[in-house]
Amino acid sequence: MTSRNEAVPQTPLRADARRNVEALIEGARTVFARDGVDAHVKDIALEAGVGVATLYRHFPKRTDLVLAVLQHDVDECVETAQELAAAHTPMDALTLWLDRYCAFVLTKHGLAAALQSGEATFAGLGAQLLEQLEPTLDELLQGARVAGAMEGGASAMDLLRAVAHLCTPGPSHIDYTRRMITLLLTGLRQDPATQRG
Amino acid sequence: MTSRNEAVPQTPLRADARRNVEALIEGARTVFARDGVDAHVKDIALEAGVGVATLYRHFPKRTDLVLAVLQHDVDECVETAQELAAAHTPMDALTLWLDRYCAFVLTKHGLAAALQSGEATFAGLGAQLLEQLEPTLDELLQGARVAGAMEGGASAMDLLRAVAHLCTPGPSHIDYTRRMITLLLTGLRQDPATQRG
DNA sequence: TGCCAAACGGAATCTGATTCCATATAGTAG
DNA sequence: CTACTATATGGAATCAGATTCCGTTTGGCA
Repeated sequence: MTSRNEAVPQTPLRADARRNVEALIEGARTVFARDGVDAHVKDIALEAGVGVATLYRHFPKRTDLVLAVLQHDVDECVETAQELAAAHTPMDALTLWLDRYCAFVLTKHGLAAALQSGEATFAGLGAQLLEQLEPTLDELLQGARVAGAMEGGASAMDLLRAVAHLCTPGPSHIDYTRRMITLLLTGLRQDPATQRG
Repeated sequence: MTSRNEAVPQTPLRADARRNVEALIEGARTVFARDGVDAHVKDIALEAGVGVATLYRHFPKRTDLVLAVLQHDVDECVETAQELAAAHTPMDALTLWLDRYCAFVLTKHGLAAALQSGEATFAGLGAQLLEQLEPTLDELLQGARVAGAMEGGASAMDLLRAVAHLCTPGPSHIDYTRRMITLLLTGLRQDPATQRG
């Protein structure tokens, strides 16, 4: 929940304002889930029980709201990894976490897709979110490598991106996604560099 | 270029209308490339040298235009496969074609992303395009299997989707994409089903 | 050459995002 | 406890862009 890049405002937010920000993020999550990323700003304000001006005060662009929702969930994802790492063998933790991460992306696939299409605004932002997850996965990978469970040449960032994109087809293709991730993990156990062509 | 699902109109298009449709697709391709998928309808009409009403007559929804452009390129992609299959060994043809396909998706990644986010309108349409590519890739895969070059359990559709999604990060990550595809191909040479966990 | 359905261009309309402003409130000083 | 003011708010006004309407033009045919 505590975001890595939470800009601390010059003058701290007033109590009511802080409450409204919370309500807006929560409301946005609800409405996005119900109506998709293209949900109307008005509906989000309504759901949060505030006026549109309030929404715009805290999130100057529609897209800032999308981002805030994602950020919120990314934070949760990081926490999950720490819990798993503490409770399982390295390879299990890795596999389990990728499942979680996969579920996360599936849920948010609409939002994730928006990150890709809206040229300027979002360029690099998806990347920024991934960067926050990277150390998390990297730790899991290191664990698995130390345990001798894999040797593949792909980095944590590579994998994050791969899984993120593998997951975008939508919730109805979990089987497909699983198969592809299995394929990737299988490939990871080899040294891919020399086998192409 | 000749699309698989080109609805034949009851009364054939008048000559000028046919010309305008061409101009619109071409213009849309240009403007999308320049301004992104969210380009203004007006600009597209301008580029094509027609009024907006003309655009709407032929493409009732903005998105129909996006689709038309994609369709156009998918057709080209299919042709390429046939040429490659005729000129190379099965595994080479497969690898080369995946490179082409990859380039195709990279170029169109904005359009492709739009397919994912705009919930209702596009749902299943990305899939429809992929279905047109499927027999193409399937033939290449069969060729490679017959030649004994692979045995993996992923289907043509699986691969198409995987590559499509691997390519979405954007043009600046060709290295990443290559590595991931290599990883997939490596995994494909194994029997993935039993190796997970 | 004349007819008229098909097609056209651009103005009008409609929808939804963003901004403005008069009013209300949290937080603080007296 | 009350007054004060910067911060925050709600809803109306504005703006941008997509879609529709309608009077005019044109291709194809008798």
